[in-house]
Amino acid sequence: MLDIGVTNSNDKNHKVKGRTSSGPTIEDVVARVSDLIKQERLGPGDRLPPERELAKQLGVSRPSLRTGLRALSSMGLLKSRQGSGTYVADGTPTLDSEPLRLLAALHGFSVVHMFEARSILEVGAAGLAAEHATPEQLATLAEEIAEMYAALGDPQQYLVHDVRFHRAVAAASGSPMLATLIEMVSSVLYERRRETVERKHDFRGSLDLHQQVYRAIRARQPEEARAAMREHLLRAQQAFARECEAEIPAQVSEDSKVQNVGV
Amino acid sequence: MLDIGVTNSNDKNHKVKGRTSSGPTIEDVVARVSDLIKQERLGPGDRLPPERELAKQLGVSRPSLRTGLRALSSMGLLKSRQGSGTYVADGTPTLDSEPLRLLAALHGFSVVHMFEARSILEVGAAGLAAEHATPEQLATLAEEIAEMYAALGDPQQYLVHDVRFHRAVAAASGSPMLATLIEMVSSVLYERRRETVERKHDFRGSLDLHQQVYRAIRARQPEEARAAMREHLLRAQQAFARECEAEIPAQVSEDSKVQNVGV
DNA sequence: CGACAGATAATGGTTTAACCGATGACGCGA
DNA sequence: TCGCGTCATCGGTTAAACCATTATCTGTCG
Repeated sequence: MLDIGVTNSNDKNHKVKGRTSSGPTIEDVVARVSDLIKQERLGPGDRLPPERELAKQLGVSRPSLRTGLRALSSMGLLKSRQGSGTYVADGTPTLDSEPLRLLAALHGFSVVHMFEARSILEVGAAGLAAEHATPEQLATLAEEIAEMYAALGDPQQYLVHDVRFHRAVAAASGSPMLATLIEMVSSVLYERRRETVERKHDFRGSLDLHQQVYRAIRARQPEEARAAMREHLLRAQQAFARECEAEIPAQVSEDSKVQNVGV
Repeated sequence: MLDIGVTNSNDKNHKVKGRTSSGPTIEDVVARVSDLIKQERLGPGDRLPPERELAKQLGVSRPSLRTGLRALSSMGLLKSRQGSGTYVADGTPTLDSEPLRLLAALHGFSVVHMFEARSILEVGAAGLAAEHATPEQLATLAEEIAEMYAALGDPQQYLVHDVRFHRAVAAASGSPMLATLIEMVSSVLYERRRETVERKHDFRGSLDLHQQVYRAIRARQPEEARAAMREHLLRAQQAFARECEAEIPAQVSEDSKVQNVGV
């Protein structure tokens, strides 16, 4: 069992919020659990104390504690399993991309902007991958390429391995933070791509460029890897734009985008 | 007042949410409020109905509703003001960077990785800014440069305008999503920089490179802007690394911080 | 008639208490 | 020894109530 350092102030009953800064009680919970993570008293996969106990230790009510934990869960940092417990998220470092998705919807980020951001991130990742990729990571890249060949006739399946290839490039960059960001942006874009992918893509051309990216990474040629990735994403964006245009005539009123000025 | 489309199922008492997935009630709340945003029935600055009323409309209890709203707040998408109401976040599109900060702490992202990610993002932003910056944005950039000159003797103040300059470059890129990502990454890094900035920086050299970035953007020279930004961030990273190395020997007992969790 | 101040209502913030459903371990029996 | 059922544990949800802050209304005074 994990015992939080400070047993809280249950020495007395006085719930005196004096100024234990308990103004925002729930923010308090988030902050203190966060501290536990920052101090490495909690690591990926660790189990938190039961809610009732943790609530006592932190000196807050269970609903307040729950709200705080739920906030952390919605960030993708905790996972709760009823009847079992609450655990720190393990596995690949990932943030829930729903917030970014909502922010995009709220401010009307255009697909072009998302492709721009994705391109910048992934081109950078390709360059780093060419410098840092391990043999295992190279093997993973090769495998996904092979799977893509095998799935040339199955758009949905092809897209699956397409996504995995890009994810593998991100991982091969050796920069987990970069991989996290790419995952978030791609996830937002993916939702929109999935809808249009049924139509015929230029799969062969797409696959060729994937191959070029892979070869450049394997050959430790950062600039070539970046160029190939840039070219690939540029074409993907153009293909997406064509598909949308071909489809948009039905989707008129763009007036809804009035608010997209954002920034 | 905003009336949610589906007045819910209060026709009967049966709390049956049909398949509105009566399972995770709170996820339901998040999903349905998210939908309101996606459907543009809610825009930046809009006020949500009072909690008690919204809870009735959605057919959930107030605590559940609150937990859902709190989750959205912790993402940085809603803002609650006691006595007033709950509002959709307005202003510059921003996500709370605390989640990223925690993820970094949890998986031990190194500062090097963060600088890598930041460099990739900001170099890309500088390139886009050179292509898209508006006259107003150029003016903002020039102002921040001027403020930095004025603050050469005041490290804290200098850093403020340094940050603002980079933020302005991100805004000038014309890609709000890119700006959002940069803000998140920078925010995580900033926390660590603030601590070491007191020591003497090579402000003049830093300022010169900022100038180069600005001039390249104004001259519509994307490649030059990228190169200058890359060089600037590279030096900043090196300077940071030097400071850390020079300082680490002194950082002994961190154990004193264990107990001060009292917040 | 207008401006200020206090009262009042509305709203988010928090807690207590209770019940439900899922999970998993323990022990009993075959 | 293995399998199954029971039961304690744990998260999930709700209801009701109270507190603190804010906004608004109202009445009085200048």
